[in-house]
This record gives sequence, C-alpha cells and structure tokens, in this order.
Amino acid sequence: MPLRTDKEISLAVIKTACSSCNLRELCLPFGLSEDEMTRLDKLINVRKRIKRNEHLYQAGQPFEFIYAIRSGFFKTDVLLEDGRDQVTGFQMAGELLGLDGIGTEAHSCNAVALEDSEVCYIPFARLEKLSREVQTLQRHFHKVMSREIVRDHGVMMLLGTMRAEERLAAFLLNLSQRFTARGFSHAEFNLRMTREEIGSYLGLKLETVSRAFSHFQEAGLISVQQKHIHILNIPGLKEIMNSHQPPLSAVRAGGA
Amino acid sequence: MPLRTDKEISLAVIKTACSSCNLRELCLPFGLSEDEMTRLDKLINVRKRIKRNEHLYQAGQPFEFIYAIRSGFFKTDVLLEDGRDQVTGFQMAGELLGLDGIGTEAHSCNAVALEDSEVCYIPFARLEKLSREVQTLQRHFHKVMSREIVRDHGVMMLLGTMRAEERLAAFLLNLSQRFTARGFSHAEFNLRMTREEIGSYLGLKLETVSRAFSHFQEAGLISVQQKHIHILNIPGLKEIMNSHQPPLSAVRAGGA
DNA sequence: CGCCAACTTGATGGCTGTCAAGTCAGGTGG
DNA sequence: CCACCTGACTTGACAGCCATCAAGTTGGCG
Repeated sequence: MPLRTDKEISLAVIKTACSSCNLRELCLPFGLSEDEMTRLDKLINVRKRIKRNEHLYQAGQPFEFIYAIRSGFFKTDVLLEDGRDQVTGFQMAGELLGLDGIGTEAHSCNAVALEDSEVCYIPFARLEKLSREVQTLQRHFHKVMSREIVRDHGVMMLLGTMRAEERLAAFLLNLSQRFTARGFSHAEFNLRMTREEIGSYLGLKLETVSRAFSHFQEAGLISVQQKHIHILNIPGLKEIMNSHQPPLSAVRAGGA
Repeated sequence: MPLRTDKEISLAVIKTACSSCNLRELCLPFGLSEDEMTRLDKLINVRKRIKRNEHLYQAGQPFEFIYAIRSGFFKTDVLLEDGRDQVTGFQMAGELLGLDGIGTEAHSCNAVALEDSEVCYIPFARLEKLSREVQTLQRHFHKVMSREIVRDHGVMMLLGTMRAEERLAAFLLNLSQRFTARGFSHAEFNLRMTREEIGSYLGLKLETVSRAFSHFQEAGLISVQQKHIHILNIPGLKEIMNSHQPPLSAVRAGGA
C-alpha cells in the first residue's frame, strides 16, 4: 500500500509516481530504494497522453528527454532519403524510448503511438546528474542501454539468417513473452500493428506476413482473427523458429 | 611531443597512455581535460596484444571489462543453438568492444581479432565510478552507447530493405569513411575479413558477395584484387546504395 | 448501406541461395 | 627454384523463397 500522509497530494499525482507505478519493476526505477525512487520522481514533471498515430518525437528533433511508457504501445521507425523506411522496434509499457537521441543530441528515428498511450518525460540532463549521485540508477540505466544493443543484435540475426516463417514465429514468441512479463495472457492478445508494420520490422512484405499467419493457423499453431492472436502451441512455434538446417558439411564435421 | 620528465617511465608505458594515444579523439577520452585523462589512464592497467584469430572474449564469459582497440581489427559474432551464426560488427582502432555484456553481466557475443591487435582493458566498475565523478566522461560514454544503438538500426535497415549490391556498396562506403577518420586512404585499403564474414554481416552468402564485387569492378566502380580494394567512384557507389525504386503508388501520390 | 483500410489468396517472376567446378595466392619442403 | 597443398575466391547452372502484381474479402465506421 502506498503511503498517503498528505491529503493535498492529488490522486492523479500519486497514481503516476514511480513508487506507486506497477511498472517500477520493469522500468527505470528497478532496484532503487524508496528514497532514491522519490528523487527520480522529482525529475519527472511531465506525463502526457499520446493519442493513436501521434508522434512522440520525430527524427531530427533536438534530444532532451527519454521517455518511459506508462501504458500503451509504440513503434519506432527510420526513414531514408530514398524513401525506404523500416520499423526498428515495437515498445510497450515499462520500456524506454529515445535512447537513440543521446549520441547526436537529436533523435534519429520516429516514435509513433499505435494506441492511445501515456508517457513519462524524463529530462536526460537531470537523469545524468542523478545517476552520478545514485549508483544503482546509473548501473540500471547502463544495463537498459546495453540490453537494447543486445536486442538489436537479435534482430540483426533474425533479419540476416532466418526465413519468413522463422522470423514471424520469433516475433510472436517475443510478443508473448513480453505480454507475460506484464501480467497479460501469454497465449492470447491483440496485435497493435498492421501486417505491413510487422513486415517492415521483419524485413518482409505484408503479403508474406499474411501467408505465414495463415500457414501457422492451418498447422494448428495459432488461431488468427484479424488482429486477435491465440497461440495454441508454443513448442511448435519454437521448433519453427529453430528449424534451420545446417549444411551437410557441418553435420559431417560435427557428427564424425 | 609527449613529456618525459621521469626516465623511469618506460617508453612502452608512455606510448600506451590515453593522453599520448593518437586515437584519443576517437576513443573514450574524447573531450576530457588533461587531468581527467590522467584519471582515466589510471584505470587502465592492462593492455594486451591479441593475435589474429584469438578471442578477446566469448559469449557466456562473465563481464568485467570493456575494451578499447588501440590497433588492429576485430569482428563480433553471435551463435545460436541451432548452429546459425552471424557477424554483428567489425571494429577498428579507437572503437569499444564489450558493451553487450553490461546488461546481463555476461558477454552475449564473441570478439575475435582479424589481425594482430592491441587492446586496452577498461574495468567497467571503475569506469562507472569515474564517470560518476567526471561529467564529460559520463556524457561521452552515454553517447558511445547510444551511437552503437543507432549504428545497429542502420544495419537493421540494410538487412531489412536493401538488395545485395546495395548492401555491399553501403558496407564499402562505411569502411572507407572509417578508414578516412583514422587518417588512412579513403580509396584504397585491405579487407581484413573474408567474403564469408562480409556475407554473414550483410545477410548474404559468400558467392553473392563475390559476384557483387565482380560486378562493381566490371562497372568501373572499384578495383578488386583479392582483399585489396581500390574505390574508383564513390558517387557511383552511393548511387547504387540508394538505388531503391519506390513503388509506383508512392510516385503517383508524391508526384501528382 | 456504402466506403475504405486492412487483410487474404492466387499467379508469376526475379533475386539470391545452393551446388559444383575451377582458379588464385601464399606457404612449405624437396 | 619449383612442385605441391590448402584456404580463399570466382564463376556457372539451377532452384526455391519471397516480392510483385492483381483480385477479392472482411470489418469498422459514418
């Protein structure tokens, strides 16, 4: 139970404080003491609602904040001069947005809400200052950035070595796991993104995504009804994800 | 000229101090004052030679150091249980290795020297401590991590949207630019990696890489002699890199 | 009820993977 | 010096996966 010693603190403020946020174990406050969390709270003066299809930030804008998603769902995408674009990630509650902007002090991608969302604005300069004073915060922030790098390596692996159905299986398993971590069903959820956005993220065309969904359904692995997904066979999906067949030369070398 | 007031300091030590390293503008010491650089120097007790094909670290090993490349050339790669693997990057002098290990406190990829190299071992716990005390160092370290994330997004874009020759053109231009930043020729250099490693990084098979090299040579864009590359036409390579043809629907919408 | 975006499904083609054979460069030993 | 060997590379023929193009279906909304 959160303490409420001061009646003047509005319920809205209490609801949005890190210390009473049910995402604190997933988000930036992870591992902080009560006192440290209060200090982090004090940085975060702005919390905004972002409506579906609205930009949280756009490529080229000056970097000032990183953002913690309190609720909702986002995508980030990169646009090249020649018109190419690609979704670089989907972010859900408890995850941070904007880390791409630190290096150049300007955002390098666009962040768009895929559903009505709530976001905490964290002034980066003040976060750096606090993380000079609070070792646990510093450490955790570094871990978050490092994990983002590792996650990207996983996507590179997916794009570089997996075939279409392997990619989609990996994508569904990843979503399932992240929903589970947030207390939602691991087997049943609604996709917030279109087939085209999934395809962009996975380096596939929307028709290929659609065909893979259909095939998974025929195989009894999932049931799909537009954006509603029901995963029926997680081991089966894992098998597809790992269905890579090493070349005979490797089998010979390894099995001899 | 580096100062040599104390005859007892061996030339080897002087040569390897951050303050006299000619990579300090590219590497971690960037932006530090003399005094701050000295404090950074004090962290770095170990500098090792890594021979060609030796591992600097391997996936699964406990994370303790990040590494700055003083000279030489590395690759990092990830190996999946099913035998798939992919090169996630090539690193050259002045760049950092090991950032992937912070998040889980164990390395998530392998780092292998592609030529005889020299590496500075930076104890991460002490780097964190110092970056709590030295704001410029903290800021620069965050920038390096952020740029790594942005770089990975670039690779995702390459893997997700580009065709084989576009990928190789982007790869060559990237190498050229990085060699230039290090004072080498922008037009002529030796590849440290095999066609297979290039292919793994670019999500292609070695035969495809080889064919693309041959085609670039026929087109007069480069001259290739095994690992020796001479870039003859940088604008031409850029054109290939951006040779994406937007679908007619986009042309109609944009051009009407 | 009509409209539109999102999605599904089918037919076809092209890029790149696969398999195979041959070439080249560098190193070793006679 | 030269023959030989090996790993890296090149080139060719073919096939398969996925992109492309096209048409039709579904669901949401005014």
